[in-house]
Amino acid sequence: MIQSHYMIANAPRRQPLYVQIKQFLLRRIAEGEWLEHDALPSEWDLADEMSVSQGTVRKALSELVADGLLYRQQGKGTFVAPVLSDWGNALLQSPGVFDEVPDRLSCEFLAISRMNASDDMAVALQLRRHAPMFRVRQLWRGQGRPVALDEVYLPAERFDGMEARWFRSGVGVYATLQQRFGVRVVESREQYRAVMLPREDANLLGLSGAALEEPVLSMLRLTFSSVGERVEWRQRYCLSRDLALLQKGC
Amino acid sequence: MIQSHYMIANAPRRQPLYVQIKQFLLRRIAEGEWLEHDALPSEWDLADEMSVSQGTVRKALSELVADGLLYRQQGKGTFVAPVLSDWGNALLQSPGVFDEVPDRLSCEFLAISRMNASDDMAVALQLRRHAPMFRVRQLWRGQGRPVALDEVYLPAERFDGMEARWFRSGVGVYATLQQRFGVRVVESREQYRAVMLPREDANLLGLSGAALEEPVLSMLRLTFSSVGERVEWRQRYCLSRDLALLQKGC
DNA sequence: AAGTGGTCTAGACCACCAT
DNA sequence: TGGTGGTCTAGACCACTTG
Repeated sequence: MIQSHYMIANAPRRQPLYVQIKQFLLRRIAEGEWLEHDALPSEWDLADEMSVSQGTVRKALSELVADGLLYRQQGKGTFVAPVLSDWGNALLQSPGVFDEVPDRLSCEFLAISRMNASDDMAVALQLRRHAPMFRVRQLWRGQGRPVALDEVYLPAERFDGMEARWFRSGVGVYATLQQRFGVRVVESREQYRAVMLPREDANLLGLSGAALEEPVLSMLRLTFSSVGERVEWRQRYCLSRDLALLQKGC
Repeated sequence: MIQSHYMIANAPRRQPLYVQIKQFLLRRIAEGEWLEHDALPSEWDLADEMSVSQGTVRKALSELVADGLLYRQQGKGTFVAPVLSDWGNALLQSPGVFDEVPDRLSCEFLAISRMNASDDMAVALQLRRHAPMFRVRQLWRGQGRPVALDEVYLPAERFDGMEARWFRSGVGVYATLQQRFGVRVVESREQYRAVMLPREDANLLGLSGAALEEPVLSMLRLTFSSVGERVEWRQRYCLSRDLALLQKGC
């Protein structure tokens, strides 16, 4: 099933076996062969199936675990991880308190529309200038009060057939991309700034009067899929009067 | 040299061999046995020295590489990585442009003073209330213009004997901790907010007049050493009119 | 050619989980 | 008791770097 690195003479450029296995499993996961929390075959079964040793399968699985696509439970098996939430590993906490468990956030879908990519957007997503995009807007609430506003931009041609009703359930954009297009989000780059909000956005976040003078945290996110495709450009505004956005770094 | 997991019967709780090796190497690195960019002994030499197999050494080394303490070059060897800069993996870019190579920042030492830990600080650093602290202030410049201001808080008892002149060279706090105390910084948690600057800090960042009304990005960082000790609480203010702070996430 | 990291195998045993 | 992940070994060979 899998081509060995060592049986091929003078091959121009071969990936290591475990990388081939990783990509093979990635494809099977993306195609929905196993759903969230489903168990994969055991390391030994996969090894037999692909005619490689258990150690090689294990190395491939370990990388997928590190990428957040799988998780393991000793004595039980290896399972497909649930999709990343729209907040990834970030969460909202009280400023200065690092071990606080945050409130659950609810997601309210606002609208979807079509527009053209800005220049920065097109460059970052590796699209042509003014490429057609979907714009999804959603509002996040903690304990009922607005805490963040998202403007999510997705390449319209890549995600052709997108429908507003897919977002009404409030599960978030990443869950929808997984369900409808088999795209798994795994990585992102984020830029942070402090800005004053444009009037119309401020209204959506429930700001008025003196609160309009309040600065908000601006997050700009470029998102990659499990196969390295650039899939999303997201502008998020977070109210940061009472909340701070936590990121774990290294 | 290293105790095997498997030769000990009824041991209450043994770490895997590779974890013991990792900690053993960690200690030798911290003690300065090898300096930055020095080569470690080869995997086979380390394996012989510790009477384990090459694969086991390799696993330990791989984790240290993942932690950022070592780096490898195929065909050459395994080397001690340079200490983390005070910016870690973060960097400043133009807003909306993700593949820009940033300017080098210069670090200007401002002052060191003694004070007592705030409540939040003491909790986060696992110190007693009002524990004595050092406060180091430094200013970062890009192309000569101020871009960020740091207030670094370090436990005074842990870092007894700290001297102002250690910081004058502008190499940063993490390089100084490594050089003077053998402490290697490896991990952090960061909270981001948007705030208006207090007047005095604003002056240090070169803000005046209308610019005082400008919001700045506030980063609050809790830092861990390579042995899991909590070593630093840092408040950083970044001007974010022309620059955004980039973080790679997952 | 010699030395180093990088990959792979076959086989062994341990620790945990379900039954 | 049997299946699963987790660790470890000894030996082999590949790919890259240096002399």
